[in-house]
This record gives sequence, structure tokens and C-alpha cells, in this order.
Amino acid sequence: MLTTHTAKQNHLLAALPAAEFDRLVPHLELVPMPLGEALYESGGRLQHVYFPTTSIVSLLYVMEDGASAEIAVVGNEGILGISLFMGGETTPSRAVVQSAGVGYRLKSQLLKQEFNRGGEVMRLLLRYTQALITQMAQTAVCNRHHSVEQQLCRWLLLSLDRLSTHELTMTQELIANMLGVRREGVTEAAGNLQRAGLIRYRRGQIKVLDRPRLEQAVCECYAVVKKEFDRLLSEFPMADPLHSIAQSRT
Amino acid sequence: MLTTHTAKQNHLLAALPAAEFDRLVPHLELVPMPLGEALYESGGRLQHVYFPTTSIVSLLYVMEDGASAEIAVVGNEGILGISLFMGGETTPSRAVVQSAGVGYRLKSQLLKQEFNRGGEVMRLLLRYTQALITQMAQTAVCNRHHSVEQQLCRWLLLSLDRLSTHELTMTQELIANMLGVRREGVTEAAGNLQRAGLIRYRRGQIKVLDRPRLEQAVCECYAVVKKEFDRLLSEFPMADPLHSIAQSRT
DNA sequence: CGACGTATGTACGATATCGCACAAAGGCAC
DNA sequence: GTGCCTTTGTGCGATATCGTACATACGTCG
Repeated sequence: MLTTHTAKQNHLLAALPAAEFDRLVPHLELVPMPLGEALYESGGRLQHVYFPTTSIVSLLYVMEDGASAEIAVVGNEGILGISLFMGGETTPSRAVVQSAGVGYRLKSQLLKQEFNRGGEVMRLLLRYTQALITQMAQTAVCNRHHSVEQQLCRWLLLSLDRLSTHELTMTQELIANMLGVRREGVTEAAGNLQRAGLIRYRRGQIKVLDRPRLEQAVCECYAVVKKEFDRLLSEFPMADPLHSIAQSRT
Repeated sequence: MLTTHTAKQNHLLAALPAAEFDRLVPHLELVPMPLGEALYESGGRLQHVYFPTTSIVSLLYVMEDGASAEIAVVGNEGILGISLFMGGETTPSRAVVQSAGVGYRLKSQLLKQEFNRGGEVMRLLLRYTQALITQMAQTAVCNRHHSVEQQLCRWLLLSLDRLSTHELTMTQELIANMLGVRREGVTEAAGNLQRAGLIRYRRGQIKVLDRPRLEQAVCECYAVVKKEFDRLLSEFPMADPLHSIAQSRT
């Protein structure tokens, strides 16, 4: 792909006031984020924070017996490493690249300095953090009450919102790891969606054919999270070039 | 009960630097928190923040169909109303008193002012928020992977840590609402624990008889959350006058 | 083109939880 | 103490997901 990358592709960076943005830009380092790479390990120190642009990163918790569950997903709307400015330095979760791409990284120290100035940067990061909290809370609710198929829909939509495409490169096995269910469960759910004409997939590629109907099939959890991100970060409503629950039909 | 109440019974308040504490104290208002009271409604404005002392409050999300799930629990270690200083003003969840008692409340405006001074108060509140985030994340994981019985153990221990007693006033019906499972499921799990001699209960009263064994029966989620609270808020390690995973056996 | 590794499809019994229905018992009010 | 309401106990069949095993299909690489 012959794309040019700019830091503004990350919505959080793009929303910074000009002065702060200019101050940070020279220190932003474009880095590849290959599939499966662990940006942070559970309990590890954070050398950098990351601003994904064309990649998606999952926060997930891996249990003692190896089972895992996704807690939240971060893409071009956000930042990885919030525990840095929240004061804890580390978290018990891992951050794993779920969809390969690139992003920008910044030395932890620099972000912390910027946060501690206490101005718009701080307020923006805190609002983002609150949106992330909503996503985690809704993940808990969804895990409790909704079927694998509904959760798959939610997961697809949340992921698509964080890229700017209809297509995902992602095996069912990986999705199963994220959702914390069996791979066969994902196969069955995805099969249903494909038969219904909502998606089409082949070997690690998933294409959404009918997003409006996908949004009808998804549980309320998706809309709750999306609304909250839009509300809290309305300076830069999430990319959604196609269809959206929020839009009224013309 | 003939107890005297002081604001220092809330660990977060107790951990404030003397100057800040003294500034806030005159504005702290002791309020009763009766069972079932909703401190916040989903999406509602926050007039006050609350610092529970002898009460426990659940953050829970109620779905369109009426089903519910607890997202996190807040007691004398914390504060209700974090969205105030996180910048969102509201959240999609409700806050409901789960165990009756008292707490202190403070006008939102005053806490916001204090937060915006940016000193130790801010850092403390943010660290608390990170601990709360961990609790939410672990709730999501636990909902996904653990049995009702394990979750009941976790819930009991988290609740006890937030009071200073071995006893809870709580019907199985309410616990079921919190965990987002059927009441019968709680009855069965509680029955198992009682037969095993870990707890004893009768009509809305649950007494923990053997905490060490309860801590053996619980899933890892409890320890993850507890460790994180202790780590992040170590100026005031959580009340745990009896037995604890953290302690080594003598 | 063929082989091999990975991804996906399918089947089947085991298990946990659900949804519902109703029985039993505890405790409070009169 | 008696009666009544709430809480807890129990017993189903229905359902979703699990765990395991194996079959098929895709696509890349030699």
C-alpha cells in the first residue's frame, strides 16, 4: 500500500490544541505494529505510549490457565498506556496488536510532562479514559448476557469503527481468543451471519456486506459504547464514512 | 447502633493531605444511604459526589429488557462520581446502594475545584480511578470464564473488604441482580458454600465463617483486584482485620 | 501442479445455566 | 400465637456453550 502516514490520523492527536500538537510532533515516532505483537505485558513498565493510526490493539487479560478475554479495544481514536498518567504505571492486562498496521509512539516521560501541565491535553486524555471505561463496563455486561453471535457483531462493528474500511484481516481463532469463547462458536456465528448475507469471509478475511443489518443484529452494547465515545470526544466524531446508527435514514 | 461517624472512615478522604482535608471537611455532609437508593441514574447529572463509610454501592448497568449486571462496587475505600472529574459529567450506569449505611457527600463543584488544583488530590483520585478500572476489567473476565459459585465468592470477599465485618445484610435475590444471574443459581451456590462450612446464612443475612477457605474457593479475579487496590492506594491499605490472601500464614 | 500447513466446517455427548413452577420455611405485624 | 409476606429450596425440561475429534477446503510455496 502506498499510503502516507501522518500523526493526525490518530484522532486523539488530531484533537490536540495546535501548540501542544506542535510540541509533541517532533517526538512522535512512526512504528510498525505487526499482528500479534505485545505492546505491553501484564505488570510491565511502559517505556512508550502508542497512538494507533492504521492498527487495532486489544487490551486483554490472560488467566492462569491460559484462557483469555478482551477488555477493550483501541484504534485510531485512542491511546495505549493510560495507566501512565492515571498514576499506576502498570496494569494487569496485556496489549496485543489485533489488526496489523502502524501507529505513533512517544516516550512515556514526554506524555507525562504534557499531562502534568494540566491543560487541554489532560482534559482530553481523561475524557478518552472515561470513554474507555464505558467500553470496559459494557464488555462486562455483554459477556454476561449476550450470545456469541451478538458479541461477534459488536466486536466487528467496534473494530470497523477503528479502521476506515469494510474489511478485517482476522482469523476466527483470533476472534475467539478475544471474545473468550471457542473457535467453533465463532465459526458457527460467523456462518450464520454469512448465510444471512451480512458478511462474507474467507481464510482470515472478513468483509462486511450489509452494515445496517449488522447494526440491527448487534446488541445494545455497541450503541452504548459508540454514543459515549462520540459524546465524550465530539471534537472528533469517530470515522464512520458509511452507515451509522447515529444517522437517521434519509 | 451507637457509632460515631467521621469522614476519616472513608479511606480516600483519610488519605488526603491535611490541608486539603481541612478545606473539604466543613462541606462534607453525613447522609444516610438506605438499601436500594439510587445515587445516580444512567445519564443523570451529578449534584454530589459520595464517599461511603459504612455503606456499599454498586455500579450497575440495566439493559433495555430489564436485566442487569454489576460493573463495580464502591465502599469505604472509594468515591462515587468519578465521571465528574474525568470530564464526562455522566455515565451510562446507575449507582445503587447495595448495603445500607452512611456516607459523606460533597457538592460536585467543590470536588471539581479541588481536583483542578492538580495536586495530590488529583493524583489520588486518578489512582483510585485506575483501581476501579481494574475492577471493571476483572468483572468482564470473571463474567466470561467463571462459575456462579466462584463469582459469588468473589462478590462476597469484595463486599466484606469494603465493610469491616464478617456479615452482610443481603438477600440472594439482590446478589443475583448484581451478578446478573438467576436467583436460583445463587441459592444453589450459597447452599454449596454453606454445606462446606464456609458461610452461614438466614433470610437476608450472610455470615462468613471461614474466610481462608473462601479465599481458596474464589477465582483469581479477586486477588488481582485486591492487589491492585492495595498497590495503587497503599497509603491506606484496605481494611482487612482478619485474614487475607496477602498475609502469610503463621 | 502437488503437497503441506492453516483455516474453517461439522458432529456429538457433557455440562452449566436458564426459565418456570411451586413447595417449604423464616420472621414480622397484629 | 397466628397469619401473611418474603425468602429460600427444589425439580423439571429447554437451551447455549463447551470439549473433543475429525473432515474438508483454501492458498501458499516449492
